[in-house]
Amino acid sequence: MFSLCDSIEKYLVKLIESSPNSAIVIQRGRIAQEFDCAPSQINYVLTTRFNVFRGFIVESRRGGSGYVKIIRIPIDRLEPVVSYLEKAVSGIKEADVEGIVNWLAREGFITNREARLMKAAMVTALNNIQSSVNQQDHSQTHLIRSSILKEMLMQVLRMDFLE
Amino acid sequence: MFSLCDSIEKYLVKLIESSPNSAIVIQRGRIAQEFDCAPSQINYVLTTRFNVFRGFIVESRRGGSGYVKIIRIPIDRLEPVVSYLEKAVSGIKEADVEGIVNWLAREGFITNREARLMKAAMVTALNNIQSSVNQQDHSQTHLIRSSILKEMLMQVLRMDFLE
DNA sequence: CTCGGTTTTGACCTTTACTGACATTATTAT
DNA sequence: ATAATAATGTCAGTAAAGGTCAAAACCGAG
Repeated sequence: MFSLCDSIEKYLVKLIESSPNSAIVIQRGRIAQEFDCAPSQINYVLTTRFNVFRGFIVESRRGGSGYVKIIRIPIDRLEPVVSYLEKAVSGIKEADVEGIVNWLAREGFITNREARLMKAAMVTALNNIQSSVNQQDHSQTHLIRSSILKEMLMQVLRMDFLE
Repeated sequence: MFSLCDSIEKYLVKLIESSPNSAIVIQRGRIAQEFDCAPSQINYVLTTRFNVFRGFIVESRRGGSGYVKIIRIPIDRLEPVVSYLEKAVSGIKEADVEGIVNWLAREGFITNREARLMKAAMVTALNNIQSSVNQQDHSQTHLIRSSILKEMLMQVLRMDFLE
């Protein structure tokens, strides 16, 4: 049958489809009320159904007059990046970073400036930390590097249509 | 969707933009009246939206014929910012990063795309790490964050010469 | 029936916005 | 001088969002 989850997903998809710019702004609380469920249920729907892998981006703000914004990304041209993200990103070594970033630049996903910025964050900056703080623990640096790479790639995904 | 805060910010920004010297003088009370809110609300807007990290300076005077002056800081070189970072290494908070980066974008030192990339590395990515690894030790995250910021800024500086 | 995955909920947390009482400072009239 | 008046500043408290996480409930395949 149809789960609550599915209904909420359908409802939101319909809203997005009938929106001119493929983006909607909702209030978590109000949707939860409409479907008579826990507010956190909405978060569940968002993380399982409206994530990047399914072609959506979610932005939000807390506090008074907070909101949740759902944006649909046209994913066609970005397939390679997405499929790369889907694979485990946790095993990225320093040497890999250069390769990936250069590839992005070659393919025209990012500019040369952007490529240099990305390398500054993932290579130079992390090397500084490495040598000044903990010579030993390379594994943590790997983790941080992967996280940065992943988030930057996601950002590249978004940028293609965000202006 | 739009908070009072946002409206006041927009209003003031518009005023500043249409001012020849990028500075305006207002009266707290009058603005509060116009927006029908508590005067202290204006102070809230000033501290959250018009602080140094966002590229503004606020001066004021109390008493009879008191005023509030908002000045947009012109930056023509990045060196001061970088050298500030050298000193304040571990004191850079997440919100500060966002402020600085937005400021740089506004001033045209970096593009909006570049700003988003930088924030992805310094905010989103590091937050992921923080929550998944060591909830306690924020100090190390601060260190990494400022190292990344510094290296990225230096990169921006260099790029002014290259290409 | 049982096991593994998916949904759903609820308790608790963090962030943001906003207000009001009270404090401080400057000007002006007496 | 002094008191009245007219500004802004501060801070703590409240309200109004959304976020997180673990545990319970559900559900389908074997």
